[in-house]
Amino acid sequence: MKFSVSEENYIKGIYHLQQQNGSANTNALAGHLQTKAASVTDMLKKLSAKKLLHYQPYKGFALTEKGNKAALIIVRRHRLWEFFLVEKLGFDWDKVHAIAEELEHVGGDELIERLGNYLGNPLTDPHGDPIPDSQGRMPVIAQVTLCDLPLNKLLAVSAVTNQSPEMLEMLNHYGIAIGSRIKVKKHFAFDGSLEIIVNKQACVISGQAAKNIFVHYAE
Amino acid sequence: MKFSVSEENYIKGIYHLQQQNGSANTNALAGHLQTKAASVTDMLKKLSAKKLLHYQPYKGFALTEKGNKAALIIVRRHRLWEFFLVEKLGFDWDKVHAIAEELEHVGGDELIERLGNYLGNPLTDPHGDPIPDSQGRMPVIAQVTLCDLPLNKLLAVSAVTNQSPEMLEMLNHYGIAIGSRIKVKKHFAFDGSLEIIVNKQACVISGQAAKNIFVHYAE
DNA sequence: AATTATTTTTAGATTTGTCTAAATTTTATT
DNA sequence: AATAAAATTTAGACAAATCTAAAAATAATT
Repeated sequence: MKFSVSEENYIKGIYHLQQQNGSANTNALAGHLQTKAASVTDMLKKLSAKKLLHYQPYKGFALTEKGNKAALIIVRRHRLWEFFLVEKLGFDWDKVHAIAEELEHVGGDELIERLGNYLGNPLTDPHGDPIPDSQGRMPVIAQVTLCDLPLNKLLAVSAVTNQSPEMLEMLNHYGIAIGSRIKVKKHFAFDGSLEIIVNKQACVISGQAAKNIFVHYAE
Repeated sequence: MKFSVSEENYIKGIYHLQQQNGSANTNALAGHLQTKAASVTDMLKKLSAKKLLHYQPYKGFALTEKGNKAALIIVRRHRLWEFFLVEKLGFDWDKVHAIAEELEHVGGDELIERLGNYLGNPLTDPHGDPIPDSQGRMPVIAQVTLCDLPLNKLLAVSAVTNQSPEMLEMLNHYGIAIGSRIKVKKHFAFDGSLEIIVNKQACVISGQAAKNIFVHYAE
């Protein structure tokens, strides 16, 4: 089934809110999509009529099986294009979101299948987020945060969940990106902050920041 | 200046009609864009207000300098994406038009500059059509048709101007594509038809078809 | 439990791009 | 030159997606 650009944006927005908070609501979705609550309600009715949403006025809504599948396909398109923009065109990984947001609505299945093959069907995008396969299945990737791991082992950053401008600015300042090599030198039990080594430089990051930095063993 | 998808399609449509026939008119443009004459008139007013068109009601219209520049930038985006789809994703050259039609409206200048560099800033697209540079300048490519060249020289197809489904079907049947090697064996003065060798097979094509097949010396 | 505050939905207007049908202008033909 | 034909434009309607302002339902507070 083929959806409008607007419908796809709502489907994806609902999906992300459900992932983040367990559920979505009208106001949060309006905030996420930079639109107004009334517009959201209109679209909820449309998506509900297309069986993409379970929706009961005033009570709430959630993606149906069909809606979830549709969302995963859109997420796949978005992340493959992000991969392309970074790996092939050389964009910085923190500047590709807006462009991928447009590219994700273009063309049909054949384009995305060919793009996936061309890129080697990567499992994660440049932010470290997993890329669903053509059936909408998410690859299972062990996600462990910096906090959870033993000291002095060589780790590589695989994902950053909080992608607020503030967070990205901080990461940029310390030179932390996907693939960066990190060693945890010390763990302060008092506030959860960590002393780490990145790019051969020692620095301290808060427990709050560390919770959003996912890593895997490197080398 | 940033234009809507619809505006860009009209600008490009006018450009192509002007190239093909020397000028464009309301009905022809409606046909070209698969829309109605009334819709065309509406858009002409909008483009005229944006100084992209010289437009006098009932008398006619033509792109301004500014409109022409805008058209060439859109043509550049279209043809670079076509090149990408064929060279990198392995699409057949006669199947990429519709997808490029969507991709050409995505993103801003940086995306296209990076795409161009990534592709090696090619001078022609997979149909052999020239690709304007980032300033909208068309590369000058010697365009000679099959009819104009001496017998028994090895030629390579560089472009096909008539891209109707019928023409493409015929080319496909004979196995003629951009880059195909051709030798002209005989030129019948009576009706302009040509006996040629393609893919080691002799065949005869009409003078009408030959006029739309551009070639350059090969090897 | 009653009242206030928040969230969500409805009703009606707006914008962009499109359409049909009728009116107007230009072009062609007798 | 008058009339018919073709091309173009206007007027008004429509669909998708949005908005504001007001109404309705739910949740929170006293």
